Amino acid sequence: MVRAPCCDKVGLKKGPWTTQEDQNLTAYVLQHGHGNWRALPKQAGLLRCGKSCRLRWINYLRPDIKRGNFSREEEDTIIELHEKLGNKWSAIAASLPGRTDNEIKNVWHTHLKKRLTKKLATPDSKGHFTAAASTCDSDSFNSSGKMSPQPSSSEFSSFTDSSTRTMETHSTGVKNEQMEEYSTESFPEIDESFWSDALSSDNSSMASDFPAVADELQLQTPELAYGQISNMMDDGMEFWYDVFIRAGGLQEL
DNA sequence: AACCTTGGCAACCGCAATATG
DNA sequence: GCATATTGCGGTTGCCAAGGT
Repeated sequence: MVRAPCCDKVGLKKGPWTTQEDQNLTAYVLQHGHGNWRALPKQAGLLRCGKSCRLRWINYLRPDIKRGNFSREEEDTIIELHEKLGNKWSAIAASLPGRTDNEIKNVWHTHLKKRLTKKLATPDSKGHFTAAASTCDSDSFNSSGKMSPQPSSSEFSSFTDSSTRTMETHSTGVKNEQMEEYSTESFPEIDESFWSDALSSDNSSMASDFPAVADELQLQTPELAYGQISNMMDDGMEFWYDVFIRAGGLQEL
């Protein structure tokens, strides 16, 4: 079966998503759902192919996305499942709520396989090499065919926090210095039910805040207000949203 | 300071699976 | 049952920031 890739259409945009596009897509999906990804871009006023929209939503804009560093437990789960399942990233992601297959794949390639490679290079007290390392034998080579370099021991405990970079691309007005004044321990973690409650229930006080937020921001719909706020939903930004809601509105912006 | 290399991540591409008419 | 459309998945690429020389 042969058909042209959906993104071959002339005039369709590719590359990084802008804040405005994110808002449009978020607002549209929240309001109408995503019955048909193919038709969605046109209806949402986006110059993107449906595939691109779907990917953006699933990997970045979904409210239940859990951002930020992977915990040691999550890493161990990935390693364990990868041993059992191989490169079945979606299956692995199913066991890690809030994590996407793409994210897990990236973490595997950038961190975990190195960790296993190091394990392979480190014999146990009896001089044996660990079995876990066998799972990454073929993966020890990167796409250009070169052996991946051995990481330093500290490399595994500090994953890069992508929030800083992403945050700077969004005009939330929140300064990094301000971010550093808070730690996530100071605020309760926002779990999945928080978002599902906030976005799905008419009775939810969270959801009922969005019209007021939209009004304050002079946005047309509560969904656009959500879109605006969702830009703050990068890793480490969840608590800002919480602050925002607890403060009772937009005074903090 | 300028240039080069590396690492991390978002996004794209192509194929397979599934749904629909 | 077949053709086509759509969705899902995994591999790969390209950009950018950070670190090294």
